[in-house]
Amino acid sequence: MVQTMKIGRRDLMAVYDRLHRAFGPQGWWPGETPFEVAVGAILTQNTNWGNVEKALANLKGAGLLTPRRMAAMEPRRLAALIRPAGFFNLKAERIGCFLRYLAKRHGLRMEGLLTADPGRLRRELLEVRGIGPETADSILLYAAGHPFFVVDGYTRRIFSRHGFVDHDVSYDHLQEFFTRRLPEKAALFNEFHALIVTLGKQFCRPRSPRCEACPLDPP
DNA sequence: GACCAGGCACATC
DNA sequence: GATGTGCATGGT
Repeated sequence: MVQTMKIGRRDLMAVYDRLHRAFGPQGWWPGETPFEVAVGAILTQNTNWGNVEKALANLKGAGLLTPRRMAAMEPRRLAALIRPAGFFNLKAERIGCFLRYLAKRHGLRMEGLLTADPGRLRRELLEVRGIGPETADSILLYAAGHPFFVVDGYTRRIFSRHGFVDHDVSYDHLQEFFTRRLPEKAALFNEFHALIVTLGKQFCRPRSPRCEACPLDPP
């Protein structure tokens, strides 16, 4: 049994409204194509987005940010290009796994992935080595536009510190916490998650016992 | 120099 | 099932 405070739909929408008023529309994901979103989702695993941008710029600058060209690359070359994103050997391997899935299941075309059945696509993505629930849901929501709420470290930290959920709540339970209380709209899930990340970066540091001057606290 | 960042897989108990 | 560890760069 997951311990969650009694917070209803209106309360959670009120949280969203406060964040939206505080930070404005976020316009995520910061990527130009669905493929860039998918690659970025892997590159940003436990990594500062600024470093991911450097890696993506390397790929773009070399004209290599396409499924075919990346699938044809030597893993060593790919790793060198994404080096600024950290964990570069690991991530080169994970991108390779995703590309092999894309080739096998969708003919190496993102159009195929984007038109696949959402539930089945999620199950398949989770079978890809190196794609966990957050990465899968990021691809589903931000590349394909399907209403899957993306849960990340900030989400868990912020909502547990405010007493809405346990600090060690599982990914699936925390995702359910949101999906049970929100209208199933991709645009809302998109903006809410982005706002949570923005809030976390600015107000919810790991070491501080609670958020300082948090926009979610009463004024 | 320590801390942190939009995770995930795997080993061990 | 819970807990610990490796993976790595770059900004603050």
